[in-house]
Amino acid sequence: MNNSALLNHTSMGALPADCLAQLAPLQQVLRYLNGETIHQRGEHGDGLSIVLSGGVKMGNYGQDGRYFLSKILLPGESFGEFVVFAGLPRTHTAEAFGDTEIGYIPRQRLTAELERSPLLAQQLLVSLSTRLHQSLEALDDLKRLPLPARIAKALLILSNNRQDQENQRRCLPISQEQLAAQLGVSRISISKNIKHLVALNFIALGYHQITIVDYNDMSAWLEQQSQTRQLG
Amino acid sequence: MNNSALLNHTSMGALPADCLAQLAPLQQVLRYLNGETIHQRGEHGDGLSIVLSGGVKMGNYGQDGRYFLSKILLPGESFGEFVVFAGLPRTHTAEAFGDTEIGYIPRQRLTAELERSPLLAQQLLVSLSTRLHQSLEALDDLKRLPLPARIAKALLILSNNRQDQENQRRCLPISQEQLAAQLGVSRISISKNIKHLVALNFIALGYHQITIVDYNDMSAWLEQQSQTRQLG
DNA sequence: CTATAAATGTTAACTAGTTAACATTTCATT
DNA sequence: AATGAAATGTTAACTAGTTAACATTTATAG
Repeated sequence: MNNSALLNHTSMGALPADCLAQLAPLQQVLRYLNGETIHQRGEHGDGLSIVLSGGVKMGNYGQDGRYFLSKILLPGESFGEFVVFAGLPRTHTAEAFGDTEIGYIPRQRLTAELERSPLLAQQLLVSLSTRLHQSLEALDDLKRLPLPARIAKALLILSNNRQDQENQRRCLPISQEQLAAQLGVSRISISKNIKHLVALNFIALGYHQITIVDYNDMSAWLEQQSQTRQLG
Repeated sequence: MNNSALLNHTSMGALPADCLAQLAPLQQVLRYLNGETIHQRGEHGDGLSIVLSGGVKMGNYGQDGRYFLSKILLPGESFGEFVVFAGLPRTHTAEAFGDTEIGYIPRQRLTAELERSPLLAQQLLVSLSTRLHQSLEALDDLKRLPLPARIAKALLILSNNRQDQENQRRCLPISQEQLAAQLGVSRISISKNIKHLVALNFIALGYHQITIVDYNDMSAWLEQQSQTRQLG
């Protein structure tokens, strides 16, 4: 458990404070120790979960045992929507990332509250559609962007989620190993491809640290890389 | 425009009939000719769109002009949720697949209706969470499943979306080229890897046609392939 | 200050995908 | 039956990733 860049972000897709307050009376609080399994891929559940404190590591293990990190959920973020609303099985195994408290709202209570509160429904729609957007983007990036661009994007997002956004230069306390896990590639690939970004003077490498030297330049470059061809 | 397997499915994630009926009075109908661009990736919009007739090809062009098909939306399916609810830009370029009618509901009208009708909100939540699930699964499959398994999954899904589900044997009128576009790989890779499935006696190949010889066996095999390792 | 752990750099051999090119098969039209 | 278009099979050269192995650098705990 380290205090990495992953910990300090305030995520898009999280539920707003008033929404959390509204849901608080409905939830039971479940506690997990660091590393404890919250649920496994493929299981069914019947409630909405909200991270109250700590974090939840969402990911899956391949047949060979290799781990693929999907996302680390932080306080204010929810999961299990499709389990509640569509009766679908868990897509990822969830493990506590640090000692963690989860607010668990059984389906019946949630749907009852939704009947009464259109605002709550709207906020859930915002959260869900934001996450659908992120997910579609990720899928698209995976197919269309070369690895250096995907690395750049990950770094920009990580830096956005931090407080020190005052200037161009931003320092991320993250190892290349962690970055590799996030992007689902090997550390060697990161090591090789991240040099492109260094050569372009966008970032500087350190020990367990990556510094974005020029945020705007890298953003502009990434924009260009992502550009779609115009249609006839 | 061909009457392929893609056309005959009834998609999970589509809005139910009563929901469509409820929305009908709110929408303006837009018409597009086959191949016409409906919107481009990156644009902003401010309404929810529903496919009324025809289809919508969602995909993007890479820098080299290569096309990546994401999904073909059929009547009853909606798009643009995250544009309406979260103000986010379009993730994919949309083109009419056959002559197509779209129901377009401006944001204000939609949110007003949502205030009044909790059921509508619920239905949208079901649709959105289903699609989030599909999207997360796709992302996961891409990383964790070998190509033969991904091909098998695509074929099983395509066959589920057809009417002739009476028996084990199911005939899909699809070319390997189309399959390749759907999975985002080359036709050569499909050709090579699909032989694994033939060797296992799950499918038989034809001209513009793939026959699932034993649905259950292939499902079971895929299940095994997808299996996650149990944690300590 | 030293020993150790964590992180990084780098090479080599391998794998799974890619494009390009061409032969063959199948179907539809005349 | 002949022709041409669409679909498929197959090879070869290439590319971008992989794992394994090992050297080096940096931080931290005694």
